[in-house]
Amino acid sequence: MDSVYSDIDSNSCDFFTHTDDEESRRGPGGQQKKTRRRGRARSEATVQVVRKNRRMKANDRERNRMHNLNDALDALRGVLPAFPDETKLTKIETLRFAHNYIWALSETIRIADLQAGKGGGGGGGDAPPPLLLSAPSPGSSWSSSGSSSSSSPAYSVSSPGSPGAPEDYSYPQQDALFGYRSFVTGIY
DNA sequence: TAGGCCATCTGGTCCT
DNA sequence: AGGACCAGATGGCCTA
Repeated sequence: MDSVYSDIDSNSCDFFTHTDDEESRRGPGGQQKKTRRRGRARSEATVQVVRKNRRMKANDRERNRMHNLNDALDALRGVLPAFPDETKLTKIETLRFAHNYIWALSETIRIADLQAGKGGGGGGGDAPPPLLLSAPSPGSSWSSSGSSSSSSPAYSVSSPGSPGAPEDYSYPQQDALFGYRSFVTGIY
């Protein structure tokens, strides 16, 4: 545990001010003495510099990697329905919302297929499929235990075949929010 | 002020 | 060997 701090003290604190001093100190050409080069004999300072450079490069890559991840998350936010309050979804909210949203869309398709097969151009066949944006119903239990890797979300939803309330098919009214974000993302 | 969210650093592990 | 990925730690910022 303490290794982190000892390393930070000795290394990372001067990460931002590090200017390869040790390397430049050697002067251009690095021709000091005619020391015989014994294979892989590196001075302590050189080892430190190499280690620092490697760390800095790794930090840079890690930063870029996280930026890419955030860009992808932003792109995902872009294709998800906007929230009424226009506040940016957090990372976990975005992922859960996307999960619910995909599930709701697939349910919509499934129901539409069901109705198309059943009606066959009959009376109610022209009704558009319901917009199931509110996948997890407020009363449903959302399990955040991560056991949602099954084919459907872990929470129990009101049966798509017999929707409980008409508001299940539309955006909830803002004043009716007990928390629209939590409602949609499943975070309570 | 506590708690949530986030960015960053860091060391370890796995992969190419 | 070097890069990608991951998880833990830490500090900053913001909000209730």
